[in-house]
Amino acid sequence: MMKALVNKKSSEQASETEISVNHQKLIDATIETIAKRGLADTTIAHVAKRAKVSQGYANFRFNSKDNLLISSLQYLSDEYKKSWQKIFEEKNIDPIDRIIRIIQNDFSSKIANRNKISVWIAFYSEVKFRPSYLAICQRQDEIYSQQMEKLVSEINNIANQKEFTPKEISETYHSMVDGLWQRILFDPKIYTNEFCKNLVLKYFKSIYVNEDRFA
Amino acid sequence: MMKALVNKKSSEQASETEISVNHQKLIDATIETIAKRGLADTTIAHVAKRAKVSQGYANFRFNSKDNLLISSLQYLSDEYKKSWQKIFEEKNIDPIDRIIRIIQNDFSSKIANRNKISVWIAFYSEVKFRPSYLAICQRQDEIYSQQMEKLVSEINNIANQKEFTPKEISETYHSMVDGLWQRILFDPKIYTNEFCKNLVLKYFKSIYVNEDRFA
DNA sequence: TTTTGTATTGAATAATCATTCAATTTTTAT
DNA sequence: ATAAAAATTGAATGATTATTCAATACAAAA
Repeated sequence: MMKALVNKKSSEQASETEISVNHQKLIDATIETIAKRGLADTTIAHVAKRAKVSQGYANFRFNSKDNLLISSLQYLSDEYKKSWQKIFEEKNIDPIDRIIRIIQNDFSSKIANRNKISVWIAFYSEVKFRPSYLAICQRQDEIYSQQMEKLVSEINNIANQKEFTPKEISETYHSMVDGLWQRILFDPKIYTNEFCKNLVLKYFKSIYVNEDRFA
Repeated sequence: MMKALVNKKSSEQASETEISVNHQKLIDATIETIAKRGLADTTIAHVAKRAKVSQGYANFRFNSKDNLLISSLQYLSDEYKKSWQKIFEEKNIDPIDRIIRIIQNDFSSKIANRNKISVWIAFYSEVKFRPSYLAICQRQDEIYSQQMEKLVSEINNIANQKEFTPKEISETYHSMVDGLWQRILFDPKIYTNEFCKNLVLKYFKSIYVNEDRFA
């Protein structure tokens, strides 16, 4: 009966396109469902309905619910990674401006909104019991931390800051971001993205006292 | 058949004691089960087995699984609260020493261990969908923040620190602790309790530059 | 058009689980 | 000791859900 099918590309290498359409529709629907109902209450049936495919298909397409969840986490992780990778790769930009852009990104509404955060935390909460979740989260973390430390050491050189090692600054920053994201989820009235961003900027200002771009 | 029953108190106001025994056994078992298997995989049957009562009883005793979970979160919350409340109530102690004790408490092995943290995060992850979880977490937070701000303002007076408001310091501290707890869960090899505690102490040292007790 | 292969459906299956409750054991009062 | 009350059991129930798969719709090839 009624099918809303996407027009096909020519042919030969059959598809990559409309395969991806359903693939992506399901991943999006999964993330949306987790955001709306929580991981505990996310069923294949809910996801399939939201993605407008049959329940059987959703399972068939990803082999298992577990695999669908892993793919969704991977997608979320990649999406976040792209956003900061872009900033780290920008050319001709002062390290302090770069780190400010990183901070802005971490508290942009695209990244730090209650839906995304709730999905992250849902996966975090299972990390201890699902090695595959842990692996995805750790891989992300590692690269981010590495680039962050490099950036901070550039700043340390310029600003002639000796008190803190780049690792320490990177670690505290990262922890603060995670903690603030959690707080955005709990109490978005108080913890607006602006509020959180400014808190972090002030933290940097306390480290680099002579630098007023953090103000 | 075999029962390991606890000797009773005399009588009249029937019990409060042995009622509490089963009550507490079930709450302990719930927390342990969540720590070992994750919230998603915590069933009444698992909890009952661990508490050495029948499955039917576990449900009967708390009326519902949901209620058992809420009671367990409340217990966890109270336990944590007691630990810091004690420090805030200590007499004849210098505010800086007091805050150091608070930090030590937040990274003591009794509080910041992987089991407890995983249970906290499990509940956090559902906060958006369960008003009762949120209420418990928020109440905790509010009192803690309030006392913390008061303590910080005492320190600010002594240390003559103007850059940061007590609220800002309290917020960043709290976020950092939450973030670091998360990291202890992810990678306990790197994020030892010592490591985390020292990171936070260093943060305070950067705020109160002239105070060397934070070193 | 007809045939063939692929994508998709949706109903059936089997497993898991919270909850119920009649039956049993244990405790308390007489 | 006996009866009444309370606590506790564990098997049955019904709801939910991931997964399977035979049937169908669709697209491409002949």
